[in-house]
Amino acid sequence: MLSKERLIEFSDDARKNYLDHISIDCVVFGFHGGQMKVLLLKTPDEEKWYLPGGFVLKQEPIDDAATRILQERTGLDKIFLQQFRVFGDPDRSKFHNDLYRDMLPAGENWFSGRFLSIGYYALVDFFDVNPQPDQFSELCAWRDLDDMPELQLDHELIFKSALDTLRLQLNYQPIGYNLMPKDFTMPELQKLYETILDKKLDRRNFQRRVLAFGILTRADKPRKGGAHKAPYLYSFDLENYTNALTEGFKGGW
Amino acid sequence: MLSKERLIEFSDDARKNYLDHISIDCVVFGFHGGQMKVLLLKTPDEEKWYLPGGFVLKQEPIDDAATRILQERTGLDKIFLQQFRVFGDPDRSKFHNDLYRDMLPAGENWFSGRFLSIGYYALVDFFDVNPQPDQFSELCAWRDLDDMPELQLDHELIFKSALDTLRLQLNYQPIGYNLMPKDFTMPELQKLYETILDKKLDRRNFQRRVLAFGILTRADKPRKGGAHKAPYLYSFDLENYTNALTEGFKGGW
DNA sequence: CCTCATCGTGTACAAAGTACACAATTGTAA
DNA sequence: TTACAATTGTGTACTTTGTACACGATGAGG
Repeated sequence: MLSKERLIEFSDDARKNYLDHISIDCVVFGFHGGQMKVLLLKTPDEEKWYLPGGFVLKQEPIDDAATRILQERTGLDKIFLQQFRVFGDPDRSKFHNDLYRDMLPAGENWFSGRFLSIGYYALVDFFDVNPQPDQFSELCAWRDLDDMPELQLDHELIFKSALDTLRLQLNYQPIGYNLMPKDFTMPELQKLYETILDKKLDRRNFQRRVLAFGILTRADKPRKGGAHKAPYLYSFDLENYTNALTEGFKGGW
Repeated sequence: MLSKERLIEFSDDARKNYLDHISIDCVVFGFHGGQMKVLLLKTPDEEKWYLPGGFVLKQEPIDDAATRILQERTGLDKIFLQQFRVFGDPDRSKFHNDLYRDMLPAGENWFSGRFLSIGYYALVDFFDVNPQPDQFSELCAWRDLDDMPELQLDHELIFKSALDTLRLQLNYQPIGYNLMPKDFTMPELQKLYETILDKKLDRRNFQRRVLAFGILTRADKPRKGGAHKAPYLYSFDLENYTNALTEGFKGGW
């Protein structure tokens, strides 16, 4: 939480640089070794956590803003990041609003009034990330999906909405490019899908179905060293992968 | 186009009542008898057309705002209306911006500066609609999909994006409730799907597939009067329909 | 070299998707 | 009245996709 002096400073700054009453909230899903986490922030004063977010610079495309915000929190670049919905009920408001309501008169407090929030979700490997708190928080950390704390405001809704969208997306878009090491085995990729869907999949059928997408290439040599039969290594065929990203998988009608 | 006096009046009004720098644009698809149209507006001064849009009242949920805007243009209520994306590149701006740029200094002109637009799309029966121009336009009319005029700004992009979303949506959501008369025949419903997809579908397979959704109930009596065999009449089973709307159709993984 | 867990491939069955045949119905024209 | 054209309802054969499971192959450890 900011001191009154820092708040005044921030408000003046924000008024100059940022679009008013617009915020971006990111649901950053982190994966590694069959685990799935979400990146959350916390202030020292409050018990509730909140999603990483930020504001849009006056001359900045909103996708760039989301990328920048993510970069500031995770250090990561070039990751899967997608807008999925706007949250804008009048009774919601950027939580800083409530937090700083009493410190400054509304005219001087940039956080006062109604905020719309544009929801983005991202998929990252949480081993690549060293979470960085922002200027409002003391803590930025990965939280397990089945150990979620209570969230501020409508961040619960935003989070659930992101998860639903992700699971739907899985049906007609490839994922995994920046979530897997360059080379990986089929069981490892399957684990990723199972984690997202929270559901067991058949080993053999998964393999055939994924291969049918045509976005993987198999290496000649299997990975040695495991306690059992060495599985083949695969890597993403980037051309087909990005093609599938824009085209989508399955027809329907 | 507004006169300078009306512009001043509007700007003062807007500043009091609307959220700043946020607009809503609606892609209203109109259907009837195998035709598909889009609702567009035009000013007398400009050759280019634009999508019906509007602004969000300070205490209004954004979905309500979209509903209200649609109601003002079409007179319709309770129709399928869905948010699909935010458009917010800095080089876009509500076209009124350009239109009125020179009439007032930026400080007094509410339209000055960058606008974000929230895209909604709607499906209606254009026979139910008597298009109403807004205060900026002289004309509000249905335009055929294969006779589209050039559109202002990024409205071309918004329109295309809406059409893509609609076609995708068709794979896992029921449609048609407010596009068909209360009772309708299977060929009529098929025509709707073919129009949206711009693609012929097999008569018999369409029937079986749609029936398998379980959202239709067949009436006892067929529709008489046609020049050929009388087809059965169907109507939507509203409970199953709304259920399918929230649940979605097909699994995937 | 035997055991065990795991991996790759194959196969049998079910469900869904596709293509087409045929009979039934209705208004119209001979 | 009757033959005809257009269209609808149902059925069926075929293909593709999805699901469940069996088998042999591989590699590490005892």
